[in-house]
Amino acid sequence: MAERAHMSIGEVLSLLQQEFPDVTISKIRFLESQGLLDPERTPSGYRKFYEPDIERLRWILMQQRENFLPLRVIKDRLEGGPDAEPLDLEGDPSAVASTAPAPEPAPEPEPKAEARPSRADRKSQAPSGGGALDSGPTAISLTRVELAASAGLPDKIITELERYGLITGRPMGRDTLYDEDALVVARLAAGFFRYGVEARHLRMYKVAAEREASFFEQVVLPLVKQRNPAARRQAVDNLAELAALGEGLRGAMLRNALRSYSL
Amino acid sequence: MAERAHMSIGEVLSLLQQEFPDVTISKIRFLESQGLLDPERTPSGYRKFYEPDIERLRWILMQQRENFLPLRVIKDRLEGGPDAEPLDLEGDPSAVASTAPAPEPAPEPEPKAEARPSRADRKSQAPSGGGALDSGPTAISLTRVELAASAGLPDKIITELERYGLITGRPMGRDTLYDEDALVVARLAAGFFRYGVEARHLRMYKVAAEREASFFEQVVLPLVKQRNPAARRQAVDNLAELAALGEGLRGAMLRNALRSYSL
DNA sequence: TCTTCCCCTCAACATGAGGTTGAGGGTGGG
DNA sequence: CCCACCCTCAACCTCATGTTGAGGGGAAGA
Repeated sequence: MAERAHMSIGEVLSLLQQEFPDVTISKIRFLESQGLLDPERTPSGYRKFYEPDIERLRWILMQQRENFLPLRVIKDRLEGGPDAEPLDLEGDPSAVASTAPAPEPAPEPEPKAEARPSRADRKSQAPSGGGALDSGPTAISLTRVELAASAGLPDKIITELERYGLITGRPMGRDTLYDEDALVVARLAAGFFRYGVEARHLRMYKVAAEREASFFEQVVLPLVKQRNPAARRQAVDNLAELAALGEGLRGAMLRNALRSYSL
Repeated sequence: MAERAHMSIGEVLSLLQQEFPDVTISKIRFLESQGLLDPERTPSGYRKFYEPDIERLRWILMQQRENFLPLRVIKDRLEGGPDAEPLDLEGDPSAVASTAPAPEPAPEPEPKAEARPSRADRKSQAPSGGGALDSGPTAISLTRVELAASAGLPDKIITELERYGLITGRPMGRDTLYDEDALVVARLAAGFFRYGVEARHLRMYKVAAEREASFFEQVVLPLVKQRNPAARRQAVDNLAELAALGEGLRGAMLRNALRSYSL
């Protein structure tokens, strides 16, 4: 008895239904009618799906779900391989003045304010180690004015950043002190500002980080629950690794997403 | 008459019509009705479009034309949408990921004001897949089985990852081929799995990256608009820098968020 | 002012993508 | 030979994405 290597449409359905809950028989047939599939047939007309057909179907469903591609486009991509860029012949006669700054490799913002406590020599560049999680929170502390100066940003902007919760100072005595991370954030923000980005746009990073952090926390929760110090150290280590993994994943996903924007 | 900085809907129309021949007044109004735009109004109710509104509109039209995104999705990406996905015990997905080497963090104690490094030259070394946005069409391609083997994961898991859109292959001939990023992602995912994380939990990275990418794309849009190659290269460079800044910011925010979990 | 565009809203209509449903009828294995 | 499964085909449905038109107000030059 020859291993029947193909499946009926109903079998395909139940195979894929977990992965794609909204697939139906009629949808599969519809996809064929649109030329996206072309399964063999038995003499009596039943569709025979082999592995490649199933892969193809899976891919189609995925493009629909993940990339929202219209069937027409999916079909083109299945046939014509990589995109055949449709050329557009258009002039661009009007050089529109854009507000966006088109930043050059801008010169580093000059560090005004010499009067800065340059204590705290640092090193913290654990490459993809994900930034020392365990380093004391306050290797350095700066007043608001010092922070502004070190970041090369006007005081007002610092206030903005604080308003959106991107940096947080601790009130100490009569002024507020900021730690190293605040400085890091301020400088990074300065980088963004050169592109015309505003503080409020950066809030997404905070929200995202909070979610990511609480996700990580769930993961290491079992360790944290044991109160013993070894487990605790282990938890910190794990968090560092998770952070690094997350960094890598974010990078890969970001590259992928940017690539699809036809650059 | 004080330099009117805004345009009427009709002026916007004629501005964009070359670039997007099928834009119409009613379409613009429709986009507003769907919440994708929200121009100011004059006291008498006329819409006032400023430069950012126009950029936003342009971006929307581009996403429609180039990436076929539904308006709902465009809207979500513009504003950090509700990417639902009920969680069972994990934090709700949607985080931007990346712990960063914090580019240039140090409060440099010296006077050497030099141009900043602009972009790290990391090659993809470990699973921590670093940067190259402009690296050509992926140098490697693996079959599904090879991918599984290289990542040290069962084939089934690859399917899972694919199911959540974390990796994507292209069907070629009888099997599907995967690029280098797929391998990177698979390895990183393997790292997560060791902590008991499941594929579906990683979806948040994808969603977040898409949002971040579309944010970056808007920032760089003025450059992309000019069709000339120098501007294009500049755009790619800028994207790389933005990605690096984002990485740093994600790292800083993540550290901060984790610290608050009293570790 | 008057005239002529341009703009506003709101509701009804249009169109196409992406399927679904049902009638009517074969297929096949227990 | 029965019942679950499969087939086709046409009609129908829903949703996204706009379009059109009626009815009416604002802006600006002659």
